[in-house]
Amino acid sequence: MLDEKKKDEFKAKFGKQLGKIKNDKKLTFRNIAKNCDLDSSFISKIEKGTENITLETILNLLYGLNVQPGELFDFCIELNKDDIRK
Amino acid sequence: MLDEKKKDEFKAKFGKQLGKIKNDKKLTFRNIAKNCDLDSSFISKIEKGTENITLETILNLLYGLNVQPGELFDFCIELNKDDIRK
DNA sequence: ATTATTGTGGTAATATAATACCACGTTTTT
DNA sequence: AAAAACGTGGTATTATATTACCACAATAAT
Repeated sequence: MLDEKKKDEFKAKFGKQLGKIKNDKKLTFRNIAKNCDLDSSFISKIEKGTENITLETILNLLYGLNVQPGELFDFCIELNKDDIRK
Repeated sequence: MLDEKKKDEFKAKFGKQLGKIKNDKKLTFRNIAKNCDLDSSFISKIEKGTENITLETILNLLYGLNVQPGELFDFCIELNKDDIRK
């Protein structure tokens, strides 16, 4: 149901959104890192879309970026059109 | 900077949001599970807030719930008021 | 022209997430 | 009243996320 491609796409979109916020706020990786106890190179990899991070790390990012969850996840994915649900 | 309490709160809020969507759509755990290749007991634990899930599992949930990322993360956290940033 | 900062890839060790079960008491349906 | 479906806690194994580094080329600031 969920192939590697879709997973990779999701991580890539998440990373892209992270990068967008980072650039909008004129932050650097080391800058964010200082505010959320994460290694800057790790954040760089997240932005690249190569990491499958957890909720706790997401929370760290929210603090580092100073944004709400909805802001970091403000992007769309493809959902099954044939999947009927209310 | 991020203590266990804040992490637990975040997971709890996420679980609550999952539960809200599940109830709104009148879905069951086994129901969601069938649509996203996850074990129903695992989803139950996520709703309880005891699991630190990854982006890939989040994607599974999005498919299982048939919602967009922003919908699942439509809740607020406390951010540092003294943390000045643009 | 020098210095400082930035993004980035690599890595080894440790911690922990994911998976796939079972079992059971409690509703809900039939 | 019987059967089916539900939420839920437990668990052992396997896979992988996290952490904390280093190093370096490219860019920006002094």
